[in-house]
Amino acid sequence: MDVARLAGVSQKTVSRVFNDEQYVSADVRQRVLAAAEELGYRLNNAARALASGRTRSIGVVTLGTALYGPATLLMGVERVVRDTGYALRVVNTMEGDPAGIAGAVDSLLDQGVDGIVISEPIAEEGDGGDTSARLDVPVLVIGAPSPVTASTVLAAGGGADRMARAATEHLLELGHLTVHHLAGPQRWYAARDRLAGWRSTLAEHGKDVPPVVQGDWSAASGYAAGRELASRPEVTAVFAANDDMAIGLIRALTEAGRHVPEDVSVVGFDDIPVAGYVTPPLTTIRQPFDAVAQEGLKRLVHSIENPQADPLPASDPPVDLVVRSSTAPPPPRKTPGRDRRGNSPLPKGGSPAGR
Amino acid sequence: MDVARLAGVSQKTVSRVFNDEQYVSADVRQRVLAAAEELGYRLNNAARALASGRTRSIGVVTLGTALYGPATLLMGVERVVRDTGYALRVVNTMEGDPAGIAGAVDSLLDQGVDGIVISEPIAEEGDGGDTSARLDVPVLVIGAPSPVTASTVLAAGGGADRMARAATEHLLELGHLTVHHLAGPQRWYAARDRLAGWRSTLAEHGKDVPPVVQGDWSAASGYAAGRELASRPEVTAVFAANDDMAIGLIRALTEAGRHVPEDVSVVGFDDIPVAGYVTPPLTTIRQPFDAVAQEGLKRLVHSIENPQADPLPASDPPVDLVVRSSTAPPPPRKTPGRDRRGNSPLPKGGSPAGR
DNA sequence: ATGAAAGCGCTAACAA
DNA sequence: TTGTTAGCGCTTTCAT
Repeated sequence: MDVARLAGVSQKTVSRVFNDEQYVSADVRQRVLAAAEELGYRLNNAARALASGRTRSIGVVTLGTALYGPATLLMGVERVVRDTGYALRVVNTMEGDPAGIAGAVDSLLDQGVDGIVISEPIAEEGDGGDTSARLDVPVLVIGAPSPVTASTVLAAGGGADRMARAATEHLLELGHLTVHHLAGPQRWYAARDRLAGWRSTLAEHGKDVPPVVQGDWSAASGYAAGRELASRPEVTAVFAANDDMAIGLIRALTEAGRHVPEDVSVVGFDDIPVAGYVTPPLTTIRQPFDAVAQEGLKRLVHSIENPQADPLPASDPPVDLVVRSSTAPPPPRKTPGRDRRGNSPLPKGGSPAGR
Repeated sequence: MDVARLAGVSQKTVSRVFNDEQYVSADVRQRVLAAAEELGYRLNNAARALASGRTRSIGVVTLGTALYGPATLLMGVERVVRDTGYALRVVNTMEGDPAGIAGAVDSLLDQGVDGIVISEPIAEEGDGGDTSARLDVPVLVIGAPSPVTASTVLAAGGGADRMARAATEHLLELGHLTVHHLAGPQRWYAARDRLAGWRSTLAEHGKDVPPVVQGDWSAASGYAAGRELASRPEVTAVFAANDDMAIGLIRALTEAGRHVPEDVSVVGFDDIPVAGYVTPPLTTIRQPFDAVAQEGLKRLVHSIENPQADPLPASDPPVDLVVRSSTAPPPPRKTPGRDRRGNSPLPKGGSPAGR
């Protein structure tokens, strides 16, 4: 090593300096640093990984979409990863990807990572569960049961059912007889959890559980669902599994002459950045993506660095219902001789509570 | 190497098989593959990188935000990177990050990458230009002039000015006397380009160039700008630098009693997924993120693998104006004795042209 | 078409 | 506090 020669020390000492190990005199450290600076030296990561058996990087498997949830989660993960001193490798799974999550995990393993984050996985075709052979790196699964078998599997980002419950109860408390649900694609565990939370809440309150309408997360699918729901006069409250669908839904309802929230209340999910500014401003459930990413990664890194120790426990994320103007009490029942519109106490869409 | 022993060949032959080199008999290849399978062998990437000097990975520097543009671009990049056989390393720069882009690039270099993509950089504090010492890996800069000095610098995703021109001209053709601009933060080159395109278009058409209103990409900032613009009766057309701001803007105008598009026309930028479903459906410029990512990466990979050859040329992305219902001719000038509302040929907000 | 030897740049395990 | 010796698992170069 040139740096060692220039500084007049051994190679190992250079290594010590760059790894912030103890037992290096300030004097030597100075000389090494100076020599390195002069030579424009930087640690070779490949050699380091080869010799140490650790890559100091974490791999993330995401869906290859720019959906708000997964994208936000990814950013959150990156932010934390860097703070922990790890590097980030990213691989997408696209829906319909033949190799699927297993392939993505495999490619990460090929690249060499010390831990893996699987963000919002979806159930796969040959849904055997055991995706990859038992992994020997810890895995953090965000928002779903584990699709892999690994020595250490951590879960994070649960609580979708509780959030769905909050949305449903909000609508019920407003006086709606029941709540319809515009669900996300059921291959997504996130969609299943929201559906389950909605269904059980309705059941517990002794309400009808109306048939579920399916969307694919897109505003277009919400619009399609809205055209259908608009034709059913008994629909007065809908809980959509994400904000995009909620917006499409509202559009369709509005075009069909059913006003939101006067005739139909709508609750979304996610609190996308524009949720507070669409017309009407959307009541929705805010997801704590950053907190989830942060806590999950803290736990993952702990498991990487303390393979023997028990994994850190997960905590339940808070439920955050953001009430805006897309929800209101149901319209007065149509009874003969009473005007159906214009006399219900509507929240006036004031200044939106955006953030 | 165990695999070599099991297959009864040399280590080098195993290497040949796994690198798809020629001069390996089918027979030997079979045996090696079988042995590898049996042992659950996988190429060690660190060793490979160390020996070959190439990491087969590409680093991406993104802004640490979940903004639609950067997020979509990142997804597009990942998609292409995998196809090209490279792995992806990701680093964020957050606004206000002291190390900034230079720090991010540096960390990527530490990790070892064969090429770097800088996505939508912003101008930095000590804006000297030369961020990092001259890089010896090729760099692809998306959506801005190069903030680095490298042996090979590629640019992609230009044309924002032409897109801004299309937006502005659309409004002018509708009959508006001039067009206001709700700009993005000027540290972003993307925001500067849109502003420049708008300004030059107005100038060329001999129109007034009204004062620019600044936002920060968020719907909240669009809302704030909208409250201000709503009070100025001469404002009949606004070109917003992104869709989120456009939505916030429309919200504010609507609350102030200025109807969109009857009183004020608004054009956005990006075509976010919900753009076709908000009220009114947003006229906007669709950005070809996927195409930009794909072409840019193809060129970057070419430069990585053919260091001597000339870089591949860039092509201009198409301009894609999506006309929906947030734009219309200006309201009739207020002349005495003529009703100001209700007789202009408004496009009825029909089925939104979403996608 | 296959193999042998050397070495990429670092860290591990020990010595001194 | 510092140095020595191996060796991580691959590719390279040169033979065969």
